Amino acid sequence: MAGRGVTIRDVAAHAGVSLGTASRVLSGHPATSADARARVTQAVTELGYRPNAQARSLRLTRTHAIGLLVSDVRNPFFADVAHAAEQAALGADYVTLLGNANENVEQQDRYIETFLMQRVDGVVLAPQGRGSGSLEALIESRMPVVFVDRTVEGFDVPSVTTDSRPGIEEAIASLTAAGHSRIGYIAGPQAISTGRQRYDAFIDALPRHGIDVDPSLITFGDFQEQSGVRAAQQLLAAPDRPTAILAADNLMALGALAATRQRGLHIGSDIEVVAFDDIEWLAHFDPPISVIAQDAGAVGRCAVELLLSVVEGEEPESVVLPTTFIDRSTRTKS
Amino acid sequence: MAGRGVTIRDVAAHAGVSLGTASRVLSGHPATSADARARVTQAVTELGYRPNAQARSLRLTRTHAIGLLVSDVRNPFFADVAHAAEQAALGADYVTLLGNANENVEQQDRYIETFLMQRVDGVVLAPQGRGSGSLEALIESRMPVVFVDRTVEGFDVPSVTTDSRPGIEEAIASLTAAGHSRIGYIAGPQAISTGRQRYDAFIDALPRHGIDVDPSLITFGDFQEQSGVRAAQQLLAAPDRPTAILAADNLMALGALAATRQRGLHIGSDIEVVAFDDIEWLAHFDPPISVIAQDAGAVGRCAVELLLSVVEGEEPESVVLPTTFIDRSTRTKS
DNA sequence: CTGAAAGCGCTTACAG
DNA sequence: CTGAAAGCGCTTACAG
Repeated sequence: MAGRGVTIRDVAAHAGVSLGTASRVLSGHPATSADARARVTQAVTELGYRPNAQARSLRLTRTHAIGLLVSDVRNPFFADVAHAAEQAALGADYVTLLGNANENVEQQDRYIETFLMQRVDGVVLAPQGRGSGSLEALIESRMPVVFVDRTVEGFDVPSVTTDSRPGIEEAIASLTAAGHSRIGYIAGPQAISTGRQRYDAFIDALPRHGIDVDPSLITFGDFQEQSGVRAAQQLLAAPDRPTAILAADNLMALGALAATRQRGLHIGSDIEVVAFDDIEWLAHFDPPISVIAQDAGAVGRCAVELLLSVVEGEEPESVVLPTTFIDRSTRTKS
Repeated sequence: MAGRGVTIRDVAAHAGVSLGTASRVLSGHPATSADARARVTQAVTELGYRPNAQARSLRLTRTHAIGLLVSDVRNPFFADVAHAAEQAALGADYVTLLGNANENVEQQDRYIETFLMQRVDGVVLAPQGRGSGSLEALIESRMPVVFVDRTVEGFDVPSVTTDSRPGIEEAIASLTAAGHSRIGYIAGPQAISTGRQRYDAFIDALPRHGIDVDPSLITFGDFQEQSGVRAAQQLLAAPDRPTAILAADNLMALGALAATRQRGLHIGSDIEVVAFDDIEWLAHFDPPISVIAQDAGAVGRCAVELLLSVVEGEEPESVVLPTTFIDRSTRTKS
């Protein structure tokens, strides 16, 4: 039997009951007779009936769908977030609409409009910045929203973020303990909250370990790989080049690794590279790459939990998850 | 203004026209007066009206949504596919519902049911195997479906796959030319079409390059990392261990790399590892890892193109994209 | 416990 | 060119 095309009306007719009764047994309403339940249930299987979610949504003004707007699922961090969010949504019987903004404000705006028109029950969003008004429109529409990974100033929206400070602190502590005093930094865009926070954490950590901040050791990228390549090239070309480089996300770290190798330098012996995000691949480099880890899966799960609580009318507190430094350096520990 | 909650009825009232007229100007119907267009357009912006996609879908029995069911977006191959598919869908004004089956037939079935109830216009699916009837139900429902990456026997469904033979052939040619005669293989599950095809291609290629098939050099995994670790351990523990290992997907290759390092062996000098899928990270290993590459982005884009043509009532041919061997070995080429 | 009816927000023949 | 009306497939008070 078709499945599509068969409506609850067909089920009712087949079962010899009214439309309302069919609907009630389908929704598990208590006021149904055993007889009605049996006949409707049988009709459903015989006809291969599948309720039309669109019709139900229209009636209930509840779609049981969430929008998930990330930068780019090809970034392993967001892939983890997306996977966890999708699984959490599935567990709560929600479907997930996926949008990639590609670090691009126009695409972000486009998806916000789309999610609004789709009447999703809420959206989990890694904001690209303010956008051109769509973000405001989203908030003003009273659509439940949770920010993930990043926040945007001026928006009173619950968020799930990560506190980069402990991880960066530990990383600097570890590097200085190992004798590094010239530590290069590839910062993220300062228009993005994580870019700013990590930069600040880096700047703050240095003096605490007896290192003066040297502006020539700080470069700025855009969280994309190519900018990591360029930034690392610049750092490595300096006469007094750093002995360690810390990159503010995994893509720029990847770029830095490429630039390092391209220059004929070897990790571990010639230079140390510390990446952001515990991407599995980094653990299997030879030698393995130390990282500042955040639990991307927890971030995604938590964002959906928060979102669903907002959907239920609650006003959850924002969540800040920790970061930790995972030292994989092969140098003998002091 | 709210945006949600304002209906076309409000717009019509605000513009002083009938509901039908408002709808016509919104849909760009030619039979509208300039006056009506102006007033409705203004009402729309003044009220912040956004059409309700659910209501429109119900009316049009067309949702402008596609379902995308992959194994796991955390697998870089599927992340690429998902990103490309989503962008292609967006370009055609479709939204993408994301499902991760996690190489798990029950979750696949669950999502198939969900997509059916959501009345998506079509689904792009990397099948996990036959499933417990849901796949049949999907096809029988006459829902447009396109398989990606894998196919399932007995289903006459257009697909976008990759031909592993040329890539594997080139890899074996390259390895044998470099003097390797003991080449280990970590095969994928033989219940999955790609697992079978790659296995066959490997078996067929060896004799062509003067190598006898040695069953002790062939191990089977499940396309997941852990199975790659185990398989590689087994291969490497043999008294007469292989000098090169080829893994049938990127996750098992990752596992093999881990096992190799764990055993204290070094890529390039002690052993050669060839991975499937041109994961960016592999290019930045030191030394870089040779791969059999498939264009995952093209796979995703193409799948959506095919799907939309099916939605339009066409009967497109399946597409087979090529694979190529990317030799990154540091040995001096002969 | 059950049926008839209203209504969720749209689109589109049908008259005029 | 425009309005009134039917209907997409459901759910849920409202009577009975």
